Amino acid sequence: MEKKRFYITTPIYYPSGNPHIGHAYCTTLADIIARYKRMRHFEVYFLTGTDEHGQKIAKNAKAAGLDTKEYVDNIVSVFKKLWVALDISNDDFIRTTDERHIKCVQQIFSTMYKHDDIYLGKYEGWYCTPCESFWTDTQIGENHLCPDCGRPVEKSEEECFFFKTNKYLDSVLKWYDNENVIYPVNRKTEMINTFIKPGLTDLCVSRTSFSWGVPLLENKKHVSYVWLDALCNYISALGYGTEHDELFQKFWQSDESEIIHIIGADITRFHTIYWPEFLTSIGARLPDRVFVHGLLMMKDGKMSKSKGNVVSPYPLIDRYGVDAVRYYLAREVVFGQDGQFTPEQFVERINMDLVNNLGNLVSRTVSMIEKYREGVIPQFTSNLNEYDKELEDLIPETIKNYEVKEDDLHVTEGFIDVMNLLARANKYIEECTPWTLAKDESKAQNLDSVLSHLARVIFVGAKLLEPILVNKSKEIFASLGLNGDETDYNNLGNEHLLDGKKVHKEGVLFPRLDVNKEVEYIKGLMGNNGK
RNA sequence: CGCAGGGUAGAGCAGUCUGGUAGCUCGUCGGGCUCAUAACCCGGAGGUCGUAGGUCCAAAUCCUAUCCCUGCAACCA
Repeated sequence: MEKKRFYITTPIYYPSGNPHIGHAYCTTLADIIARYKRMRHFEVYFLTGTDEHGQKIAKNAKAAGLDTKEYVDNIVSVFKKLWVALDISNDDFIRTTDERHIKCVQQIFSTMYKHDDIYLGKYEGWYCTPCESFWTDTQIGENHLCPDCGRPVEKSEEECFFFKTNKYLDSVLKWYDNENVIYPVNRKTEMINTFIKPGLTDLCVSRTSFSWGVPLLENKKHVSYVWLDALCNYISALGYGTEHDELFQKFWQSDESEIIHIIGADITRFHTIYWPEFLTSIGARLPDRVFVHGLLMMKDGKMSKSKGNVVSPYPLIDRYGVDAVRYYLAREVVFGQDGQFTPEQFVERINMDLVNNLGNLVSRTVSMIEKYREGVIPQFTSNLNEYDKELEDLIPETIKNYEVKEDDLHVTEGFIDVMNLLARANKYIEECTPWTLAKDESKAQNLDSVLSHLARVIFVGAKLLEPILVNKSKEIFASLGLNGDETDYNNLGNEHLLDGKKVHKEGVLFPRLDVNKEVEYIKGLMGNNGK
C-alpha cells in the first residue's frame, strides 16, 4: 500500500491580474507538502502553472492594448517570479498556451470524441452582443441585463460540442467511496446534493463565439471550453499522449504513485465530477485525493480585486524574509479551513513562534555550549534523570505524530506539534537550570546531558520544520556543526549524531519585530492596494 | 429566495458527532530566573458558550424557534 511516488498539483492560476497572498497561500502549502514528501525520500513531481485561455483574458488584453499572448506573458512572468521569491520547488510550470498542452488537449478531445462521449449540439442561452458573452438565467437577473455591461441580453443559440456527463457517473460515484478522495468530506456531500442528485446536464465543452482557446481538430470553428482545457494541464505536463510519456506513466498511471490535487472550493465541481469523468473517458486512472483548501480572508471578507483589499506577498517577503512568510502561511490558517489575514496576527505569529520560541531556543543553547563547553556538543546520554527522560520521550512521539499528520495532509497540525516540542525544550532549560549546574564541577555530567539534549531537540525541530523554513533550517544545522549529508531525515533517530560537533554562533536567526511599527507598515501596503 | 459554514474571556480559535469539573494561542495583572533576541518559566484575573424556549439528574454539546455574520451567483486560491 505504501507508495513510492508522489504527484502534487496546485490549481493553474488565471492570469487576469497580479498574484496576491491567496495565490501564495495555496502554492506555498503545496510546496511544503512536496518538500515534506521529498524529505521522506519519495520520488516527487510538483506541478503548478497558469490557465490562460478564455474570453475574459482576450478582453483584458484588448483593453490593455496588448496582443493577447503578450498580455499573458507579462502576467505569467510575475507569477513565476513570485514562485522563485517564495522558494517554490515546482518541477514544472505548465501554461495552457504551451504548444505541448494545446496538442494534448486536442488529442484528449479527439479520444473522447472517438469513444462517442462527445456529440455536436446546440447551446441556448442569453447572449450579450457587445460583450460577445453567454449568460445563465441567474446571472442576468430578472431584468435580463448583462452582468458585465448592464445592457439588455437576448436569447440566442450557438453550436457546440457536449460531453455526456452521465455516461461515466458510476465511475465517479465509485471513486467517491474511497474515504479520502475529497477533503473536507462535506465538499463531497455538497457535490452529491447540489449537482449529482438533481441530475447532471451534459457539459458544453466547446465555444464558437471567441477564438482565444485551443482549436479543436474536429471542427476548426470551435475552441475548447476553458475547463476542459485547464483540467488537462495535470496530464499534459506529464507528456500524456506523446512519444515521451515517461512521466505520465511514472507519476500518473503507476499504482505506486499517489496523486493529489490541491484546489480552492470554487473549482471543486470541475475537479470532482467532470475531471474524473474525462479521465475515465480516455482510460486514465483517477487521482487519489482532491484537497480543498480554505481561503485566507481579510477583515472585510474575501480578498478580491474589486474590493481592493488584496495584499501582495512581495513586500512581505522583502521585509520579513521568505521563511517567515512561509511559516505564517503554514501555521496561521489550519490547512483545510478558512482563516483571516490581519497585520497584527502576521507580526505576532512571527514574533511568538519564530523569534521567541525557536530563535531564542537556538540562541540560548548555542551560547551555553560555547560558554560552558568551549563550543563542543557533549556526548548524549539517555535517561539521566526525570527531566531528561520526559524531553527524550517527547522527541519520538513528536516525530510520529508529525508523520501521521503530514501524511494525512493535516499540515498545520503537524507543525504545531513541532513548535510544542521546542516550547517544551525552553521549559526544560528552566527545570534544569544549566547556569547553576555550571557552577558545580560535580554536576558536569548533568550539564553535559542538558546541553546535548537541547542540541538534539533543536536538530529534530529544525529538520521537521525544514519543509517550511527552507533557509533557516540550514542555518540552524550549520550552527550545530552539521554538514549537508548528516542532516538526512533518516538521522533523526540517531541520538549521537551531534556528539562532539562544534557549534557556531550565527547571526540572529529571526530578528524581533516591533509590533506597532510593522503593523503600520503592513497596513500601509493594504491601503495601497498591495502594490 | 435557496444552499453551505459560523456566532465560546479584550483578539483569534478548539471543544458540539459519542451531554457530566469550559480549553488553546496572544494580550492583561503579579511573581521567578539570568543561559538567551526586554527573550524564558510559574501563577492570577477575565466567559450566564448569539437570543428565547424544550428534553434530561445533568446541555456549549440534543430538539424547536429566532436574530446576526460570512461564503456560494459577478473579477477571485
